[in-house]
Amino acid sequence: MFLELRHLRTLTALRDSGNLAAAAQQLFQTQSALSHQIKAIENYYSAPLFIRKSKPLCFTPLGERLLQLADEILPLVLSTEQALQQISGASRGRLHIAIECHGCFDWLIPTMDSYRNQWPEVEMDLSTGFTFEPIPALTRGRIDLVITSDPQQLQNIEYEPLFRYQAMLVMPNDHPLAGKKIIEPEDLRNQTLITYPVEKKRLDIFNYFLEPAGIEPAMQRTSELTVMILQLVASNRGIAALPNWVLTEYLKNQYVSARPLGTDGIWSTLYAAVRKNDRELAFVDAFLQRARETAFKVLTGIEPVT
Amino acid sequence: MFLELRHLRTLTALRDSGNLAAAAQQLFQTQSALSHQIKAIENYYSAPLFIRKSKPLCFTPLGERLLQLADEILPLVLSTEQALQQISGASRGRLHIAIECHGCFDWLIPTMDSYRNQWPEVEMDLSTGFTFEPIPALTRGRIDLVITSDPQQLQNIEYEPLFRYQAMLVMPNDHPLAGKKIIEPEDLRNQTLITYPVEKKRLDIFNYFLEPAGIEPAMQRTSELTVMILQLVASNRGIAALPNWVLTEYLKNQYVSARPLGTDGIWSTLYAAVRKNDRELAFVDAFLQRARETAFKVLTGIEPVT
DNA sequence: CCATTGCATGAATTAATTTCAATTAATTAG
DNA sequence: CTAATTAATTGAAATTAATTCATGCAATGG
Repeated sequence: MFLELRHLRTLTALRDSGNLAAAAQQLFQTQSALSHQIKAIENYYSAPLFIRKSKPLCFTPLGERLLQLADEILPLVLSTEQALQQISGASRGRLHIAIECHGCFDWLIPTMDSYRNQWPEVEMDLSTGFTFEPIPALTRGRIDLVITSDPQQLQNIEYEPLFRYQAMLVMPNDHPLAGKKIIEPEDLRNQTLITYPVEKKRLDIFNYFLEPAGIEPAMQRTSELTVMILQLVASNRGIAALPNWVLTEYLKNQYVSARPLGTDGIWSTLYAAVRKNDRELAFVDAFLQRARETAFKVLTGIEPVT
Repeated sequence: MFLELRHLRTLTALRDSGNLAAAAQQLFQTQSALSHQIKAIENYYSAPLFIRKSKPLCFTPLGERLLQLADEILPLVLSTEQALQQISGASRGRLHIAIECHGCFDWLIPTMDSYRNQWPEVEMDLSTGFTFEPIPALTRGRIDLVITSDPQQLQNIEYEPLFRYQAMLVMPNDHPLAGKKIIEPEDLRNQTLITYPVEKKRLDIFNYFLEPAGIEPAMQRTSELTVMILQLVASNRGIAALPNWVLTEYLKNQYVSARPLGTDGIWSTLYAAVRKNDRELAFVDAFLQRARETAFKVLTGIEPVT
């Protein structure tokens, strides 16, 4: 009676992602945390769970047996939790959502659709946080959940990570930069950059790419809608930096091309901000799970393993 | 993905024991801890798990569903854990046990027998701690586990609770005190008290019953073996205070009679002392589980629900 | 040989759990 | 009807456990 579900979830994440660091990312924890956790299990059984220097990852019989248990148990837990949410008083609730990011519709609308299906009694609403400050509205109770990518430490507000995404440079298929191995800030010096109409400091490409190199694009124009930006790019009016999740469809159709920025790419995490008290409510928690799943699907086109 | 096995274990304990306080005792926690834990679940689902003012305890549909999950899952976990201990490196180990209490053989020998069955590779030994100080021996590594009823805070030593027991006053069936509702210290003033041959301050009946009332029994004699004490009692040579678990057999056969001491009875907890590092080893942990189970069986004659 | 990848480790921090000490609510006894 | 008693709740403090941070180490590939 030492095992907890947490341990089993860690192991399945490890199997799914092939190495500790990736598993940690999937669980929104550090690699160190998982290492400690696994060490604790191994210490308990005085035996290793997986072979360290093997590629691909290979579990010991001990690890395999635990994974087998996980596979037997976790689906049961998951389906029970979902069933419970139906019969529990939690089925009622309010979820007024505000988004700070223009591209979010791509995964948010599907999320809300599938969520509404399971939680018909939860009153949902969506507003773009462009005309008001969403976080104060969250504190005051006008809004219940804010989708944002910059968490700011604040009393009574909790930031739940949803997923990591990469800012991609989008360009016409025949653009000269499309062939380049690594895109450097200098490459944008003579380009027209199309962005959402927000202040520069809220655009990752300026914050983490152009500003540090002290470079400005030749021209900048803005557009509110992702489709419009993509049309402009496709018709050679400029290039843009967009989160990878909005691009999957367009890339699949070879509508435009996309490249990471710099050597490692520019990554950030998207968060859902909620009031601390709401965080541990089933109907809020369920929304977060949905969002993660849906985003995962959009990003990979694969059904997530849960 | 909020649930943990801990929650399910709490719920089954609650069902098994009928109220929070008893469940807490079964899990060696305070009733407050369980209350908080249950509140957390209820808060998550925004619905109660059980009806408060009902006797016998009655679960809500939510609670029932979780219990159902627990019944599906916990046996799987338990059997996996046991299977794992076989294949894990933990199967080897040393468990040199020392006891401080004379009556312990009654549950310890069966415990060791059943344990040896599952852990044939663990080298066991048992010594009575009457000729040496067991706790220093534990620290020094001569001994690996000490059974004791007085935990003393000590660096590197951890006390794991095994079970609670009650000191019972044992007397011949026709003894005048056998009919009394509540036994008071005064009742022992003219009696011969038969004890194990240890210093007074290590005998609960003196510590918690006679000393506080400033009373001494008329005579005291000692015997090393529980069977001998019981024979002496049965043949009218005196009365004795013995832990309830040694008595079940004798009481069933109407060999002697037993009564609690005072209004609430004198209760204590028996602990297993281990070195902190050893506590989280599977083969040590398994021994503790065995001991609890076996003691439970001895005390109730019932197979424990796990 | 040096950079990179993948995991481990100890100390410091943060978060979660548990206990303590009252407190409320319901029930039983007087 | 009121005092005691039983069962559970609660908030704050204390304890324990989990996580991160910052770094280290070993193996691998250019």
